[in-house]
Amino acid sequence: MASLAIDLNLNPFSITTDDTPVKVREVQTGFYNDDDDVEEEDCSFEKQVDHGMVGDLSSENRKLKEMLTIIWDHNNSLQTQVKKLMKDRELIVSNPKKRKLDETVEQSSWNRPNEELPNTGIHRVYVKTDPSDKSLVVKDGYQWRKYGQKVTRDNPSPRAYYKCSFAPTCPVKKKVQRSVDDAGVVVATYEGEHNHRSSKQEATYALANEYEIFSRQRRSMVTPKAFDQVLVQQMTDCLTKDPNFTAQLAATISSRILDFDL
DNA sequence: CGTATTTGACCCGCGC
DNA sequence: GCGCGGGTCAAATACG
Repeated sequence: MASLAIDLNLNPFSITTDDTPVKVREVQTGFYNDDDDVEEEDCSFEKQVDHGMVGDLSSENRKLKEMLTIIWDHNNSLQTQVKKLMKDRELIVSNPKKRKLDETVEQSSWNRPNEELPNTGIHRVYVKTDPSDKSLVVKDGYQWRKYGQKVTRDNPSPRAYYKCSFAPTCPVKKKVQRSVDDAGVVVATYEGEHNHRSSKQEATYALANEYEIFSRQRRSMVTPKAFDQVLVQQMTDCLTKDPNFTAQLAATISSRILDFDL
C-alpha cells in the first residue's frame, strides 16, 4: 500500500543532540488513530518546553510560551480536522450512493497510484486538475525550471519539460502533459532521484536546527532576546502564514480518503 | 534589474 | 542519406 510523506511537521522538535536529520513524518494508510503515538510525542514536546522554560520566566519567556501555545493550538485544531475528515470519510464509505468525486477537487487531492517503470528510475504520477487550466503545473514540493515545451504527435496537448531548479547538482527531470484519455488528468513523468530535500523538508530541517541552537542557548542561559523573537516569529510564520498549509493538509487528507476507495 | 518562462532553432536517434 | 519526432538549448520576452 502506498504511503504518503507529508511535511506537516506536527512535532518539529523531535531531534537529538547529534546531527541526525529530523525525521519527516510519513503517514501510512492508517493515518491518525486515536491512540497512535502522535499525542505521546506531543506530550513529550510539552514536557520539553515546560522543562526548559518554566522556572524563572521573564516577560520574553512568557511571550515565547504564549506563542508556542498558539502553535500548539493550531496543531490540535488540525488534528481535530483530521479526525473529523476521517469520520466524514467513514460516512461516505458506509453510504456509497452519496459519494461522488468533487469536481472542484484540488489537483493534489486526486492521485492515482504512482506507476513505477521497473529498472528505469522513471515513475509517473497522475494528477487530477481543472481541464480548463492550461498551466501544466504539478505541485510536488520541489522547485522546477521549465526549459521547453513541445506538441507531440500522439497527444494534442503540449508536453512541458522541467529540470529540478537545483540542476546541474540534481539531475532530476520531469515531463508534464495532459492525458490523451482525460483532459482533466495531468501525467507527470519523473526521471531520476532528487539528491536533496524538497523545499518543505528543507524548511522543516532548518526550523529543527534553529530549535536545536535555541535549546542549547537556553541550556547555557545565554539566549539573546533578539534570537528568541526571531525564532518564535519563524516558528509561528511556518504554521500560520503559509497560505498553502491548511489547503495542503485538506488536500492530502482527501487524497488519502480517495486512495482508500481506488 | 534579476529571474522565470516562452518559443523557434538545433541536435540526435531511429526507421526507411 | 533523409525525414521525422522527441528532447534540449538559448535568445527574446514577460513579470515581479
